[in-house]
Amino acid sequence: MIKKVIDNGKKGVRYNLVLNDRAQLVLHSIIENYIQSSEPIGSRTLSKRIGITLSPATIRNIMSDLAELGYLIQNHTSAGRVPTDKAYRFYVNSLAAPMSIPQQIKEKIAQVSSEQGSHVEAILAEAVRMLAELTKFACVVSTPKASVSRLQRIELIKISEDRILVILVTKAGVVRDKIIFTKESQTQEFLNSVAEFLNDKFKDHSMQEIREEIHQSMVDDRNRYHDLLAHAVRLGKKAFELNQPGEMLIDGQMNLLLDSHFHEQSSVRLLIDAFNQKSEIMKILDDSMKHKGVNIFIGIENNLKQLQGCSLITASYRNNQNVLGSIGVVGPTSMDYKRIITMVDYTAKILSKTITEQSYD
Amino acid sequence: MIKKVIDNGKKGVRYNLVLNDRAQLVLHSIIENYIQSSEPIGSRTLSKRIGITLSPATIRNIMSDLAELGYLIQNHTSAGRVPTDKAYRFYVNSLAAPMSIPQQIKEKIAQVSSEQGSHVEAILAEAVRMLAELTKFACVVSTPKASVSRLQRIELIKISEDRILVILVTKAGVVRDKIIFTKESQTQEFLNSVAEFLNDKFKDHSMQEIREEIHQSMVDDRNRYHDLLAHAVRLGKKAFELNQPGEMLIDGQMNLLLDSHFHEQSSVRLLIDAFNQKSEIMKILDDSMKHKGVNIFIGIENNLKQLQGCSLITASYRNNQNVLGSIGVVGPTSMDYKRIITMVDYTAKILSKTITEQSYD
DNA sequence: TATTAGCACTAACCCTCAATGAGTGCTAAT
DNA sequence: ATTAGCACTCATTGAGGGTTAGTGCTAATA
Repeated sequence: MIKKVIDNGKKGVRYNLVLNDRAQLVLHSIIENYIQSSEPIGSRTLSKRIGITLSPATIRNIMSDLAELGYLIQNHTSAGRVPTDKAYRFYVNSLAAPMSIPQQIKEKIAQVSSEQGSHVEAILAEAVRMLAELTKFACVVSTPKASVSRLQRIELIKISEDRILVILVTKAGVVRDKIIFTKESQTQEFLNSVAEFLNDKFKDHSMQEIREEIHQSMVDDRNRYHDLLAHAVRLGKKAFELNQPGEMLIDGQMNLLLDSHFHEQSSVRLLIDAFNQKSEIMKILDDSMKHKGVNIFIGIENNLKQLQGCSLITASYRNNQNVLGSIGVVGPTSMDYKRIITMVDYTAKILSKTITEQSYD
Repeated sequence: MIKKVIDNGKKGVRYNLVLNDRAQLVLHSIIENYIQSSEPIGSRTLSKRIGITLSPATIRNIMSDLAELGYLIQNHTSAGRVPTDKAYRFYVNSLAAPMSIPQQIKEKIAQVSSEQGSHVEAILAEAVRMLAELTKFACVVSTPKASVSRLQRIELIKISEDRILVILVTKAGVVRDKIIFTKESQTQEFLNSVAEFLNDKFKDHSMQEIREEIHQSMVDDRNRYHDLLAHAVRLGKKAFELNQPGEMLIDGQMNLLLDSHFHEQSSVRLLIDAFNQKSEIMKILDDSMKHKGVNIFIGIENNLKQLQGCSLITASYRNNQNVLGSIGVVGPTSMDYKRIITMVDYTAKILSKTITEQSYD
């Protein structure tokens, strides 16, 4: 019995003690049942379903203890007990090996890499879409940030007297374009020379480096008197200036609205708003890029308020060189963690593989 | 009374006769009330609310006739009558002048064009997002098809021994990129010459024309012996080959799910699926590009089954040269047509203006 | 002849009430 | 330490009844 264990300690620390095996088993069963059915299980049913023989009354005692320890919560006196975020955390921590993936799912995920000659964003869009379809939850993926990536090539295209279209291709396979304005009109030929110059000088440098080098050149007075150089530096500054914020792709928001867990609550609106704002969720994805493997945020563990009713599972993807971004699933805290974790993990791996193959290195 | 009118005709044609003024007024009132409140109106209430003095009994008679003519339908014996698609069609047709737009809304829509140096897809994304926010329904917009647009510039970028990144910039301001494969490896310098050649030859030609000219060149034997030319033609063929299908941007699908009209019905899922498939809705948008002004599809008038519970309002946008695409709103058949039509119309106009200004001509 | 008043009828809606059932908590027996 | 037994709680369900907004029909009326 847990009580025994608890009562051994001093009052101040009693709640930190570890659950004994039997209590763990009961908690485990309760959680798995709830994940499956979304309905609280009663002591009687559980007593029948659980492996070892335990009378309902005993189970009630254990459940009562678990509730006291913060693993279960009761909405109404006469209602069954439901796992708390703490319980899910316990559950997730106790999951040792990731579940093996059904061949069928493997094949489906493998489709992401099937289409030849797609560029990164297309691959990501495919991946996030597929993950949403498989999990039936909302999925997000952050696209590679330009700044960490290295330059493959820059092109300058004159589109009117005062506008130039800049196209940046990074080694990671991301194509970004934007328009910059100039005071003086330049010929396309001249722009070609400038682009050639920038390509020679900066190919394989990271965007961050390039910005610094350009900044250096600008302070350097000598360049002023060299026409091409001066222009190149000036245009280059503008071209590389905007730290393109990195995008985020979302799919399957609908799934949340159709999900019974969210259907009734008004919190979905907030959640949707959070998705639409993007920036906050981007931050979380960025953060989770720093950690290896799968990240799991359960309920209140999420720093973002709107996400505190959900769980978020993320994993980062990479090419040979860098960690590029991360992909994640947002679902109810009562999601099937085993399944979702496995899927996110596997998808991220396939994504890394595909993108590495398609990288321009 | 309608009956009078009806009874004048032969049995076979009686239902085609026009409603008299009073019946039209009643129908109009019923529809406007229903659009506002989403609740059927009773004869008593209507009698009080309607301009002219008519007793509830008279109104009941008229309503009964309108029901017989297919303008109203009764779900239950004791329930009020609800307008049919036919009624909305009548209503929309009777709307003469578009409603004037509140200054506030005008300003909001004008924001679409505010950001300098965005390219077309960004502008469209902005527009569809804003329209969804204003209407609180789902909005779609089709991006310009590359094929009708004329070439501004093509770039070829070597990204590995056997892959070339093709970037096409059209006069309409659309940037498209794709990867093509080659058997023989080429230097970037050579690709530059090829690109320059293609730019010289094809700038300002439409994609359609270019494809035809390339096809012509390939049949023409002479080119075989000219190395650059031969390569240019071969690469050009691949580069211009894929008729990039034109994308569709969607926003505000959520609004439909949150809308009370759809909330209960399972038909939303089908609708969402239709949005996800895109292709069918693209067809409709493409079709509606052919017609000038605002297109209105009410309920069963939609060819697409999944849309038959909704109404679709579209309008095309263009630059100086061509009609480029169309933007639309999907909402319940009981939407506020006056408002939505005006907004779609106005947004399309602003879109045309903005895109024309930003075109590269 | 067109309109209206009056009345019967319907069905949704809302409220209450009682029965049911799944669940807990507690205490005493094993 | 475990279990059996019992009292208690509360959500859910379904039946009954009153209320209300609506229709349809018929006869009176202008």
